[in-house]
Amino acid sequence: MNILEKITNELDTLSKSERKVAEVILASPSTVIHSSIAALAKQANISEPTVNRFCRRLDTKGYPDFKLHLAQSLANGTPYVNRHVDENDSAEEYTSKIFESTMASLELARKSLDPALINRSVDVLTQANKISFFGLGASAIVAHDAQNKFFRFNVPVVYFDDILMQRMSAINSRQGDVVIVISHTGRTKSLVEVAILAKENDATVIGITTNDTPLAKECSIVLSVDVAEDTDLYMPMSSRIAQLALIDVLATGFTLRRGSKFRDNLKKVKDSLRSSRFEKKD
Amino acid sequence: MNILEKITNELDTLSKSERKVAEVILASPSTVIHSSIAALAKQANISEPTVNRFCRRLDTKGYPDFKLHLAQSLANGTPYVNRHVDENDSAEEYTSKIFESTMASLELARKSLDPALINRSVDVLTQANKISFFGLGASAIVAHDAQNKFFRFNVPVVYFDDILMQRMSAINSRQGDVVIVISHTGRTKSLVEVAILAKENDATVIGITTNDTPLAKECSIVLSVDVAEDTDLYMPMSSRIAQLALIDVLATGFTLRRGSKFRDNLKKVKDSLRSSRFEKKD
DNA sequence: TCAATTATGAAATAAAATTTCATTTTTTCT
DNA sequence: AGAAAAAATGAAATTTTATTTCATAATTGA
Repeated sequence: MNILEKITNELDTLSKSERKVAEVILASPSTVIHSSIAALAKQANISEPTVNRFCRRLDTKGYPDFKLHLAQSLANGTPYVNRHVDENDSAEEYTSKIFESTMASLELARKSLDPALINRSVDVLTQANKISFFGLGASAIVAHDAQNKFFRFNVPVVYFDDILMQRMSAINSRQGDVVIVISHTGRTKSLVEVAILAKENDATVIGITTNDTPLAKECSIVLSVDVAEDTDLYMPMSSRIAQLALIDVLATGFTLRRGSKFRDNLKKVKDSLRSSRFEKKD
Repeated sequence: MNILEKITNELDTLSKSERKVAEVILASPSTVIHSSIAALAKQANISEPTVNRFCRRLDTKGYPDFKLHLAQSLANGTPYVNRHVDENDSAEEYTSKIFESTMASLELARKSLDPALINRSVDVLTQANKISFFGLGASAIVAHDAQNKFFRFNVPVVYFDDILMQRMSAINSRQGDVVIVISHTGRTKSLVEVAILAKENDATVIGITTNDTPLAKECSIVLSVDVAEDTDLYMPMSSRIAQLALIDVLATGFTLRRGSKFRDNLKKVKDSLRSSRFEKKD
């Protein structure tokens, strides 16, 4: 817990002298982390042992330990908490808020992912005869990106952001094919139907979606990507970024599974782009 | 700056004994913040003054001050250091590494963005007659996503990931049009040409790219998105995510500039999707 | 009011960090 | 290669900082 909050909370359980210490600290915590116990005592007009007792009352081992806690509380100056953009925010403010929210979502997403399921997904993908990525709206972009990545691996991979094409493709799928269905809400009817069709045709269906949704129920493997509640207000924002990070994870898992020779091949794909670029002069 | 990164960076400027200290710290930073200088010296099999010199070389005032810095670096839960994925990483390990790298890149990108330029870009966008987003490869996805967002604002917006379409569109642009060109490297020849064409036809060209690149030189406004060097190894990863976050920022700036009535309209767009979804039973 | 409890600080002690300086190791130059 | 110079290192001394002890003062409750 943040020690500054703790000080505030326990303010009334403290003795008179200890409270003086607390006040000095709260007034300027950043000064305190660079002060010795003697300096702080003098500042608060009390003795050094009192400072020490104050520290122990806050469940720290002593003054140096207290300073450590204090330093940590201050480090979280910008905690990656979801902060709402406000009507009157400056460019700097809303920029910071959006980046921080995005980072917070990534943190959350990472925690919600089950490595065992990622492992199984990578298994399935490396053995696939054909890989299809389906998404609509913002998730279409994720599917598109996934195709862009997996295409480099020299495996048959398609992506569709069109309902009819998705349906046709799903109907034509067979054992050994992997269909990855992407939807944050997991409630888009036509995508759920596509998942069902693919499953009926013996494809392995991996869902990049939220747990316990209609879509999740139809998938062989569900890679659940939780993101903070309040970010995607009018437009999908954090969710698609977390999904993209997951695509990176799957692609990385894929290359690792395929071994080092395979990675040489990737380098070739990358090098093949060189002539289309202006040289970098270092 | 994160002191753990700093240690990693300066590892080769350190002496042999100092490096031993560094290794012990990097191996278990959370242990170190509770160790005395004597304990750490013993752990690293070197003398106390060496630890002290190590601390000073990292521009801290001494060991206690160093510990303070270390504590702050650790405060953010996970040190957002760029960690390379390793051949033998488990699914859990590479997942963590990728998410952390992505977060680190977002942090970096945020710092590299100039709010004044964002503000100007939003200005220009809100007054645009037509907005075009151009990108190729991984940046095409970003352009696609941008279209998906700006389309909701009921402004004429197009996106092209095809060189010829981009050229034709650029040639047809005129005063009052805004062309957003997206390229991480800023060295893709055909995109640079498109930027030149658009500029010659009096469009305002906003570049989402790296500073001091051929593309950047041709843009009216450069939104420079720095990301960590070593993440995008064989495929674009962090760069495109940072770009997407920037698109979110621009879109948010746009809606804020347009006022609250405008945001009601966004809600309508969102609500219009409802019938295509399965109901959420709360 | 006065014993009991609690709070406080002076001084002593202990712990930790830093400095000094002699020794060792490494580098540079001939 | 070998000597001189420079840099690195650690033992010991010193200084700084934190903690404990204990006597005194303030506060509380009957």
